[in-house]
Amino acid sequence: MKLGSGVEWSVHACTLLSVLPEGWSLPAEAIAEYHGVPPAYMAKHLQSLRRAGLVSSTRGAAGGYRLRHPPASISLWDIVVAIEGRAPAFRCTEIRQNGPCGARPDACRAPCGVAASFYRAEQAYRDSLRSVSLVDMVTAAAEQSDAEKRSAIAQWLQKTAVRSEA
Amino acid sequence: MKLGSGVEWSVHACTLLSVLPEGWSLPAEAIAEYHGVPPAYMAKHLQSLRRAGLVSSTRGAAGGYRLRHPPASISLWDIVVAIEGRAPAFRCTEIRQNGPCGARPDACRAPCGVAASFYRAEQAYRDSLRSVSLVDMVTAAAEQSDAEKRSAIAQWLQKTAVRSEA
DNA sequence: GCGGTAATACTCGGATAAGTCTTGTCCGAGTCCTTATGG
DNA sequence: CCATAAGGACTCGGACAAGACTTATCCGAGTATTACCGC
Repeated sequence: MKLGSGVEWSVHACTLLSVLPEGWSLPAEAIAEYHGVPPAYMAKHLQSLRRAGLVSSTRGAAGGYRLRHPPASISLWDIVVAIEGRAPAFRCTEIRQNGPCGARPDACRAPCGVAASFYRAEQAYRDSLRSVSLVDMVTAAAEQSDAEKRSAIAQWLQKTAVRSEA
Repeated sequence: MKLGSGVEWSVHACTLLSVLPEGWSLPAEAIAEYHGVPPAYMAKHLQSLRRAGLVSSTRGAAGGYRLRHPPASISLWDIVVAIEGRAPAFRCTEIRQNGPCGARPDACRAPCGVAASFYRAEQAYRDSLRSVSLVDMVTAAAEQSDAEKRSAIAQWLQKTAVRSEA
């Protein structure tokens, strides 16, 4: 039961992109520098986000990344799926069919009780993450920061962000 | 987001031990053979269960494993903790303190919005698994099997189980 | 025949390798901006 | 002075290693059984 660090980085990155004005982008290196993480590895995860359709990118000078949809329509679960994939954490290997008392395959249409219980738990996990959007992340971050820090962020953005076409 | 195969094996193993009569034990090799899994690796996970206090073991001839508590008092979450540990799947590295606009450490007493959301989701996951006990696993398996298979299991147990002192 | 003892067989237990996935890095492909040049 | 085109600089994009963790295995520690020997 472990989540890769890319999930944490990606959520923070998307939160930062959420406060970016329309028509502006942020290069991968700038995003990495803002969070103090390795630029190349951050870029790798941004590509995963792009393949999943969460962010959009522009190449060349004055290129960068920006959100592809409104922050309110992107949930934390969307980001987890983009980075980690849709495969469930619990993988049933159907060991009930093994061994001397193994069940016949045709008797295993329905998932076994063990798998069903874990799938239910993961469903609760998914539902919880699906109910949280990037807007919630932005408001939570705003509530935990003072005016000084907010203006520092605004200044850094104005200095770093670049204009990019959609 | 991935769970080791040891969790699945351990839950099935504990379910099998749940139907074992009082005063009897099952050797690790027998448990592995019943589920068709590598014996040495199954034994490794059984040791984790023993260290967690879920099962009790007897060495030497006629030795083996047995549950240490009633099946109704052992939840799936107990088994997950025994195998995978208590560490949360989402590990916050406090990247909000990094970079040019990093927050000061004394302003980070409370977890950030990202971590808090993931912790809530994992709480839902835990609660779901905590509400399922080994008794539920036994009844679910019983409902999905016919009389023929149940008697086959009973026969195999009588042939394989051994008497062990507590 | 019976009790004691030593050998034995069987089991757990922790220490030890191989495989796979996450983590981390690099260089090439592509695009826009700049600048020089000619009309 | 303006249009154009070539060059350059900057960014994304996917291919390429290093490290960590899961998976898998083996042999030593420990205990009940069992056979043997003496009484």
